[in-house]
Amino acid sequence: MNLPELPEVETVCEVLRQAKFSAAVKGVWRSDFNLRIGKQWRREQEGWEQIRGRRPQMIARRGKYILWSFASTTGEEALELLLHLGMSGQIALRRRGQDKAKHTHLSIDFEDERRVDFVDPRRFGGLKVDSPEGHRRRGILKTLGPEPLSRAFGAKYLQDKMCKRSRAIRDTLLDQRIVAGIGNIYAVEALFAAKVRPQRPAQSLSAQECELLVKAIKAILRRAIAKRGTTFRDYRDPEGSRGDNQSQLKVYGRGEQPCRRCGAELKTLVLGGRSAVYCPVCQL
DNA sequence: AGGGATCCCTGTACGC
DNA sequence: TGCGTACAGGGATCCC
Repeated sequence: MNLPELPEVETVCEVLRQAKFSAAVKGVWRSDFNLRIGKQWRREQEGWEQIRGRRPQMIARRGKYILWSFASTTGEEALELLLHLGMSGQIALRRRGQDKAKHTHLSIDFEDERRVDFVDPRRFGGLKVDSPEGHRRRGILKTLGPEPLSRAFGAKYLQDKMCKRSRAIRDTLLDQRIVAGIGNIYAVEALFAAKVRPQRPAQSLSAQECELLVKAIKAILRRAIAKRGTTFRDYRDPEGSRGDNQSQLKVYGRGEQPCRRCGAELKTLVLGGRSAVYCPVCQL
């Protein structure tokens, strides 16, 4: 279990940026395994050869997706590598010739002897190459909701989205069409901070609760980014370093333990097949 | 359009 | 020790 959410993906991007890749791509290797299946990813099998000879440029994040652009040296349109870490995906910085870890699915060799590997045991991750325009116009990215740290994600927006929904608030926070980048860890942590129970129907939240929840989400994500992500079990950044945010977790993974705010026993419940932990006293 | 179920996949934990 | 099994969980897709 790796559980990369927005702060972890942002940290991965930041480490890749700091690594300052600029040498051209010498070669690309792709495993024979399918990663994420679906219409949106169908063209994934193609395009890897087109990366060869190109120079790596900007690295961006959108929700839990990583976007890495590769410029042509002969004037063609830029190509963009779209990458999702899924449940168990990791990026690893290596040197050319270094052994590939088990479950490596993509390996990019650069002219400066460095190599970037994508490793994903469970294969819930996804890889695709397309033009930047293609990624934004055709599927995947265009269905994503606003970035939770952007101004577009405010109390009014959340309230507007929640007021017609009967689903549990925790599940709506996991819906990437509503807001992009939140997973189970930060959803339950934000709900604890906002004092809202995860099973509450989304439409039952008051305007004040929506405001508290938005503020909690932003604060929790910002802190987690500053701490370079949460290493609950396996998460590592591309250099193999752990995150430091796990000490900040108040409820995730703490079911049946005492609430850090009031001492009551935290409860675990299962919503839509995914566990949610909350404090029956602090959260209404 | 919203919501629920289903499927994808392997490492880990646990019972016997 | 080794084997079988339940479980975890993001997101695409399908169906109502």
